[in-house]
Amino acid sequence: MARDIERCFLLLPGVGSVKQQRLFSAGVSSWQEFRSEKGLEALVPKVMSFDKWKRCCKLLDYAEEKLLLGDSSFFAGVLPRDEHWRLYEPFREETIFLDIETTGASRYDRINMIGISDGADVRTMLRGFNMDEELFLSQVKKAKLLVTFNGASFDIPFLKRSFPKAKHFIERIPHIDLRHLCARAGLKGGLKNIEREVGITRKNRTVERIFGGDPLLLWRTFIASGDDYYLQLLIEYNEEDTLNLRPLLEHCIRVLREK
DNA sequence: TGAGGCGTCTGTGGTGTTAA
DNA sequence: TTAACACCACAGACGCCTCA
Repeated sequence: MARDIERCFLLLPGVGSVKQQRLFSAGVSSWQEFRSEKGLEALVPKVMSFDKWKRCCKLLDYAEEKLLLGDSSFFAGVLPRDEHWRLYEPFREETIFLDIETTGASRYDRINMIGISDGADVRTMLRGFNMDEELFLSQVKKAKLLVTFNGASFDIPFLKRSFPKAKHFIERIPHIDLRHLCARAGLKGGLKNIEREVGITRKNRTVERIFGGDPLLLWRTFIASGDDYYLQLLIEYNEEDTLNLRPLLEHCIRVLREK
């Protein structure tokens, strides 16, 4: 069974959604089939010329080599952004899930907290404690795939501004923005609502009950009081946010596979 | 609770390119 | 030369977040 990425032809030049659909209709549904005798007969000359088919075959060879070498940055350049979810399967072990909390949404605001998860454990960085550009950079350098919720608009631009050294590396890593992937999977209405809809539960309800789900208020209370209890609550809140990204991504992928 | 700033995605229509 | 399709630009919608 071909992997998600090997069932996508949109990385090929001159192939869009219409032509891809024609390939599927012709019974060509994987890179392997595309390059086989079956692919040649189905495609040439009705869908593309022989020369173009040969060029596409070479590109698929190259893409396969990149998969074997574990080079995800190649796909960041050739694969449409809304198809980056197909890279989760081959790069699952090197995927990182990111969530940040900030002092505001403007360019002058700062990051208070960063949650970085491999899907199983979370590492939390706190401003004034352990938030460090080199530490963040070391995490990003290891990643082959980034997953956020609304990160394309919010988290990623913030991180690139805050950590200029990491900017270049972030740009090379394929990025899945769950906000838009959820929309394609028929899920809308913000992260917390979507979590409820999908059946993802939160263990710690204290933040919602006492602070209305407001991490900034929690941060300020901690700064004003110096009480570690509030800091611990905030860390747990961010950890749950970050950890819930993985089941949400896997839910969306299941839905998209069935489409 | 609504407003505002931010940046991206989606849908749409026009234009350019490719293949027959 | 023509038809089909990819690609690009633009506008509107949207969710993130904090602030008042």
